[in-house]
Amino acid sequence: MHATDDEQPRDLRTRRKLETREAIGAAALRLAIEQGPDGLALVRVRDIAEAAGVSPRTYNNYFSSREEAICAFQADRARRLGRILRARPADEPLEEALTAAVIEHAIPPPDRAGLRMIMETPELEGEALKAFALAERPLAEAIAERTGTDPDRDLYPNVMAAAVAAAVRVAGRHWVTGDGSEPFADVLRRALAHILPAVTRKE
Amino acid sequence: MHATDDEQPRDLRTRRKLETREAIGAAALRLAIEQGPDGLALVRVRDIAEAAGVSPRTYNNYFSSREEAICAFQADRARRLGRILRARPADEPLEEALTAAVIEHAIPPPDRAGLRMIMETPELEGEALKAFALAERPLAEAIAERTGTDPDRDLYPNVMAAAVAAAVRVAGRHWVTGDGSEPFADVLRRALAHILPAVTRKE
DNA sequence: CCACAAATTGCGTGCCACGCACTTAGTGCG
DNA sequence: CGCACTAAGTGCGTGGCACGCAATTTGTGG
Repeated sequence: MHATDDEQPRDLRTRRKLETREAIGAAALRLAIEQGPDGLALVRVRDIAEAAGVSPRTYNNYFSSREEAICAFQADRARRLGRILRARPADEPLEEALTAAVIEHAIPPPDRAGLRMIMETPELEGEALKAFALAERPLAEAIAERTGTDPDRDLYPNVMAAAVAAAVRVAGRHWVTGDGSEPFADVLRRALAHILPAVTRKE
Repeated sequence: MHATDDEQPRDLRTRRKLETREAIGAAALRLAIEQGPDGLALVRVRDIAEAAGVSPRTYNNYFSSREEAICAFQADRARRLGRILRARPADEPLEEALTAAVIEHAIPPPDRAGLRMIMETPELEGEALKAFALAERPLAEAIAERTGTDPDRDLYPNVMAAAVAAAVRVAGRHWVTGDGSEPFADVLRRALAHILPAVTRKE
C-alpha cells in the first residue's frame, strides 16, 4: 500500500535511462561547482549535455531546467528518507526511529562541495527546497503509519515531517558553513534534538 | 543593529516604485488564478505587464520570473514575521511570543484563492518555499536575540525558525485544502502546538 | 526473425531574461 | 524659481532555453 514505489529494475533500458540521468546530473553539478555560485549563468545547457555525452535535446528530456539537473542528486537523496523510516522496526519509538532514519539517511555523507554550492546559490537553493518539500509527503506518510494518524486529515504527521526536514536542512547548512570538523551525523543529532521533544501526540 | 531594515519611505519616487511593484504582483496573481494551476504557461509576461499598465521591460525590472511576480505578495508577507516577533514585549516567554507573532502575522488572513493557487502549482510552490526560507533568517535573528544565542554559530535559533516557518507553511496548506470552516488562526495555533514544546533550550 | 516499444536526436518555434541607451519624471540646491 | 542630478520607465536587440514534432536508432518479446 505504498504511495511511492521505487522499484529497482533489471531491465537494460531502464538501467541505461537511470545511468544517463545520473550522468547528466553529475555533469551539471560538476560544472556548476567549477564555475562557483556567481557563475551559474555560465553553465550552459550544451555544456552539461556535452559533458554528459548526450545531446542537448536529451538533457531536457530528463530535466526542464539547469537547476533541476544540478540538484537531482540531492532530490533523489531526499526521497530516500521516507523509505528508510518505514524500514525501521515498527515497535521502535517514533523519536528513536526518526533519529536513526535521519542518521542512516546521511550514509554516506553528502558531497560537501556540492551541498555548499547548492546552499550558497539562491536559485539552486530554491530547487533544493522543492526537493526537500517533495520528500516531506512520503515522510509524513511513514510518520502517520507509525502514529495511527492520517496525513490527509491530521496536521500532526505533516508538521512533524516538515519540522524534521527543516532540521535536516538547517543541519546541512550549518555543516557546510563550518570548518567541517564536526561529523555531519553529529550535527544532525543536535539539530534533531531541538525539535524531537515535540513528538508528543496531542490530538 | 537590525540586519534587515524595511524603512517606510515618504519619498514620492519610492512610493510609486512600491505601487508599481504591487500592481505587477497583483496583476500576475490575478491572471494566474484566472488560468488555474494547469494554465500557468498561458500567463504571458506581456499579459501581466499590460494588466498592470506597464511595459514588459519594466515588469522584469522588478521580477526576473513570472513565478516570482505571482508569489511576491506571499514573499512580502513572510518577511513581516521576524519584525513582528521583535515587536513583542521582551519579557514575554518565547513560546507565547512566537504564537502571538504568528497569529498577528496572519492578520488579515491571506487571500485563500491566491494561497491555494500557489500551493497547488508546483512551480509556484517552489517560489513560495524560497520566500519562506528567506523569512527564516530574520526570524532566526529575532529568536536568537530573545534567547541569547548566535544565529551564525548556534543551531538552535535556526532550527526553531525553520520549524516555525514549516508549521506555518503546513498550516496554510491544511487551511486551503479543507473546507475553510476553521479559521486560519486556529489552524496555526494547532500546528504550532505540535512543535512549540521543543523550545526547550539545551545548549 | 520480426513487429513493437522506448529512448535519442535534430529541427523549428515561441518565449523570456537582460544589457544598453534613451526618454521622462522627481528631487534638492543655489 | 530654475537647473543640474538622479532614478524609474521604455524600446530594441541578443543569446538562450523549453518543448512539440517527427525521424532514427536501440532494446524487447513473441
